Formats: sequence, C-alpha cells, structure tokens
Amino acid sequence: MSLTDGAVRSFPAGTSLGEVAQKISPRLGREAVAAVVDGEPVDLAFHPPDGASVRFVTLEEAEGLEVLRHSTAHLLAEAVMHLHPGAKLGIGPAIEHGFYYDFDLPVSLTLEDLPAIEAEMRRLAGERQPFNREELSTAEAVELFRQAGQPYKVELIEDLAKQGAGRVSLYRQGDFVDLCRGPHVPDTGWIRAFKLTSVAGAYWRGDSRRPMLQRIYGVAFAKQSELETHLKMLEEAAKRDHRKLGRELDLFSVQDEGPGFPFFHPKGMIVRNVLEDFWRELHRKRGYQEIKTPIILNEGLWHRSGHWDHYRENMYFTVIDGQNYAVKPMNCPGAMLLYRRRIHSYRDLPLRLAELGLVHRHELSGVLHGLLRVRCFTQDDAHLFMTPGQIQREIEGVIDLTDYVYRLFGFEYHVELSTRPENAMGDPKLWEQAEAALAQALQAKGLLYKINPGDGAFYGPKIDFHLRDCLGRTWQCGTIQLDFQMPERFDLTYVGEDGQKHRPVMVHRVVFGSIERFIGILTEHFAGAFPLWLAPVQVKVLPVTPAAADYGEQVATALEEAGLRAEVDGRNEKIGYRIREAQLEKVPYMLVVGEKEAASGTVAVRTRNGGDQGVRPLEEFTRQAAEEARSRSLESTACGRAGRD
RNA sequence: GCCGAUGUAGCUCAGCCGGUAGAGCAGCGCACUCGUAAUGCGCAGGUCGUCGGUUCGAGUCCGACCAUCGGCUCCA
Repeated sequence: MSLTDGAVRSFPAGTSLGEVAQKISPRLGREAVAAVVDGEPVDLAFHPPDGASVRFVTLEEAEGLEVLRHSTAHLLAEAVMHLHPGAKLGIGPAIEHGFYYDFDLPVSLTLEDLPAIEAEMRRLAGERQPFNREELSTAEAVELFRQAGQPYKVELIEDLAKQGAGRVSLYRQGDFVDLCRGPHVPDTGWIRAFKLTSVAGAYWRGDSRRPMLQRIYGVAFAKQSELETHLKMLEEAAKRDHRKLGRELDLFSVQDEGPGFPFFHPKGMIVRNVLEDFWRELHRKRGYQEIKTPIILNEGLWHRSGHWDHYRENMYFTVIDGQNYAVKPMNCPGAMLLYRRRIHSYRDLPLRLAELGLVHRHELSGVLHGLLRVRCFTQDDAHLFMTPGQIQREIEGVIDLTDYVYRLFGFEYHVELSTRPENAMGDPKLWEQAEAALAQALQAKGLLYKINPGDGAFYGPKIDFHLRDCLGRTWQCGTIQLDFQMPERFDLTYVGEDGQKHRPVMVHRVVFGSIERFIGILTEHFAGAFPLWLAPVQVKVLPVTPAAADYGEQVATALEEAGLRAEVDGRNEKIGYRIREAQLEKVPYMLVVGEKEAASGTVAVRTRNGGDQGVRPLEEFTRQAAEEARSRSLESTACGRAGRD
C-alpha cells in the first residue's frame, strides 16, 4: 500500500490498518484513530485491499476529532439507553466542538439529569468497549431496528433504501447498536475529555410538523486541557454577552412592553450615531446618494413587489382610512418607487441610492435575542440600479467597501454564495445568469467562497459576508443580492444609447447588515471596551480634590473643543473609587488631575488596560487623542506608547 | 410557533415541610478632603412577572397567560 509520505510498503494480506499503523511506528499505532483509504474514511479494523493508498488520521487533525466526537455521541446514546431503556433514537452527529444526540423519551430531561448520564458514559468508557462495524442489507437492518423498537432508525434506513442503498452499516459497542456510516475510534476508552453541556428540544429531521425530540449537547476534545480551554472560552463569551454589557454600560435595553423592539439609551445612541456618521461619510465618498422611504406603505405595493406572496408571514399590517397598509419588512419597494418617479438615461447609471431604513419583521417569539435577533432594525441598505454591463464592476465595488469596513473593526470574514431557493420568483434562466454574475465578481476579486444551494432570497441569489469575531465566532452581516425580478415587476426602465427603453438590473446590499445587530457584535468583539472613536465617553477627567475641580473643568473644555467626548467626575469620593468606576465603564482614557497638574498644565494619563501612564502636557494628549479618534484607530496611541486594547 | 428551564428591590442573589420578605452592590443623606480598581455610618427601596384557583392563610401548592434564557425552525 502507498502512504501519505509517498512510501510504498507491503504487509501480509489480512493485516488490519491498526496493525499497519503499529508496524509503521509505535507512536502512530498509539495515536491513529481512523484512516482514509482511497479517499474513503474507515476504521482501523479495516483490511485494506492490495495497492490501496492509506492516510492515517489522529486527534491532531480536524477529521480525527470529528471521529472522536461522533463516537462520543454513540457513547451518549448507549448511556441514555441504559438509564432509559425505552428511549427511541434520533440522530447523533458530530458538530463544531462536540456532538449531540436526539432521543424520544416519555419523560423530559433537564440539566439535572446530565450528571447521571455523564457518569454512565464515563463508566462505559472505562470498559474500553470496542466499536464493531457490520454490514446488513437494508431489509435486514429495517427488521433489526423494527424489532428493537426504533422507528426513527427504520425511517432513515427506508429512506436510504429509496435512494438506492442496498446495504447499510451498523456499529456496535457493548450492548448498543446504531445505524452509522462510521468510522469510529477503536474503542470507548479513547473518549475521555468530554462534557454534556445542555438539553434542548429539536424537531425530528428539523421539520416543525414532526415530533419534537430531546437533544443532548456535549463537547469533546482530544485532551482534557483542550476541553478546559474551550470551557474557559465559553465563560469568556458569557462575560462579553452584549445583553449583559448593554445593561452594565447602559447602552440599550429590551423591555417586556416591546419584545424584540430594543430601546437605545443615551450612551448606546452615541455608538449608533458615530457608526451612522461614519457610514454616511463612506457612502458619500463612494458615489451613493442618501434617501429615506416611508415605514408604512399601501398593501398593493407589497402585492406588486412579491412580498405578499413570499414574505407575508413576516409582515405587520394596519388599516388607515379603511385602506390596508403594511409596515415595511424591506426597503426595496420604496426605492423602486423613487427610481420610477422619472425617466433615467443610461448616463445616470449606475445610480446608487442608500438608505438607513427601519424595517419591521415578525420573528417567532422563541428566536428573539438581545440586539442580534429583533423585530425591528435598521438596515444600512442601498439599491444600485445599473445596466447589465455594469454588474461586475458594481459588485466588485460593494465587495471592496465591505472589505474596508470589516478590516477597520479588526474582523476577518468569509464569503458564501447562495443560489435559487424553492419559493423563487421568476425565470430560472435569469437566476442562472444572476448567479454566474455574482460568482464572476467573486472570482475577479480572488475571493474563495462556499456555495449554499437554495439559500438565496426569493427575488435573487446573494453573496453573504460572515465575519469572525475575536472569539472565533462567525456572524452573517453584509449581503449583496442581485435582482432581475423587482425591476421587471415595477417596470423600471432607462433610455439607452440607442434611444430605446431598457430594463435596468438592481443590486440590494447591506454592509453592517443591521445597525442593531452590528452594535451587538461590536460590543461582544470588543468586550464593551470600544476603540476610542466609538467609545460613548472617550475621556474621563478626575480631579483629585475639590481644589483641582476648576482645572478639571478647563481640561474637559479643552478636550471638547478638540472634538472629544469628555466627562468630569468631581464627586466627593476617593480617587481610587472614581477610577474604579471609570474602569468598569471601560472609558478609554482617565485623566487624573491634582494641584501638581494644575500648576504645570499637564494631565496624568491612565488607560483602561495599562494603568497609570505618567504625566504629559494637556495640549499634547489632546492633540494625540483627537488624532487617534479621527483615524478610527484600534490602538490606544494617545497615552504616549502604542498598545492594542 | 415548538421543547425545556427560569421570573423575589435598579443589579446579583437568599427565602427550609404554606404562617404575611432579607443580604450585598447601586441610589439618597451625613461625616471624612482624599494621588491611580471599592472610606465609614445612616436612610429609603418590593401589590415576590400577570391573572385565576386551592387554603383560615400563598413568594412558597395548582392552572392559564406574559416575558426571559438554552435549543429547534427561520433570518439582517
């Protein structure tokens, strides 16, 4: 057989991969969990055919961890079957960081049940039960699971049979058997570093019309230390939760009187306005014109746009003077009306109309989540009208803009291309054209992208930008959607060079996505310690004693004149106390001023991360802080030495 | 919307088997006049998510509803 390093080695027929690994090196024999033979993942118990190409997989690799996590799911199922013998099994795959398994049980599980299940898993792991693979015809497998009282497994096998599978594989460990493609780790003794984390409801096969099963989630890693690192990361994420920080920093709130309709407090409004000012500046520079379209528009418009047929479930309606109106869930129809107001020449195109548009969508109550999932939000929208020949250049322009914005905040991102969904509007040929145009722009920009078949909007395919925050979590924000339908429906035209009417192409796009969601993400990304340009209070002036109060006011005035947001905390409290409060508010700079500073026109600079930075002339600090804010830097440069927050 | 959990002061949380509510922080007042993450003392603050039921009596038991949290489905 040939190995990954190019070596070709021979072994007696009937040698298992486990034995091969052992012969290659004792270390590989210890570390291999599975292998890939001629491109197919297999167990170490597999006997490779003559001339096979073999690659061993260890827990160092993502593939190996996936095998381990999948095996852990089986172990979980075995433990649950022991504790609840009548349980019906759903599915149990590996997921990012861990695994889950779905069960249909007569009793509801709660968090308190998890320790007992986990203990049983550890006991079974201690027995080092081997995972044994066997293959059966689908008919035999159906019979086996029917007798075992496992209807969900029977359904799965019957579906596999319908798709043409003649045989299926099963895995047994101990007294547990499961339908499974494999591969698995050699025995349950490999499963050590894991923890059951939560229990939740989940529809069978993700279909809300089918029974709800109980899903147990867990995490699993190669080593205990990695598990602990991961659990620490979760704790860190909980500390950064924007709902918690939003309350502590007094940025925003959601109240019982308006579920999903967030309130922005004065400090949150500063962050929001700074972001919007930045957005306006950016769009002005890039040839966009800003518009504002109404929030409530006649229902007829929504019939015409296709929203009535495709989006009604998510919309709010109202009646005015006996006429039906809808609250807009999207901004595009308003932009259509604006475009249609007058005749356009090809010379006007591309026409870029940007709108910070407040939209309302009826989201299911169970999905609401702080600022990240709400029922009203402001899209930093734009509708670009163009000739077909301008498509690629315009899309590239939006990609550049998005890239610029995400980098500024220190986000990395990846891109996905979503294609025609089932409820799509319009001619499939137009869809193909639109999909090709998006793919072409991505390729021209040299971006790697993943394809999500069937995930497009009902009016067109889209490019989604998923940004990655400092904890490695990804969030969908920006999207670029190409639309041939809406111009058709609204009969939009432009007069071409030939004097004839032509149909423009439209692009919908957002960069932040939703201002509300973006603020939520920024809050978590920066753990509430916003870079200077975004911080609600940029500098806090702390007079040591009332004797320095006047000087403190002078300092604050100088800062404000330089365009900085400064506050004086001259309360009758000890300086340590006021510093502590400013720290907790995550104010970027604290200026401690006493008689010495007042006498010399200086300030003692303190940063929220670096502590006391020493005394500097007021004028110098002010100038540097203003520059730091102006340049929208992520570094604290105004303390005299550079340092990333 | 569905499954499960939770809901006591602005925040974090006590409150046993039903006997009529408590702490710390925050707030307010007074004293201290202070140099880089919490000065001391005092005061005030709750129709115990809402509505209904059981009971002599409900924060505690039961039911419905509302909201939140973790998921599912859906999405910016």
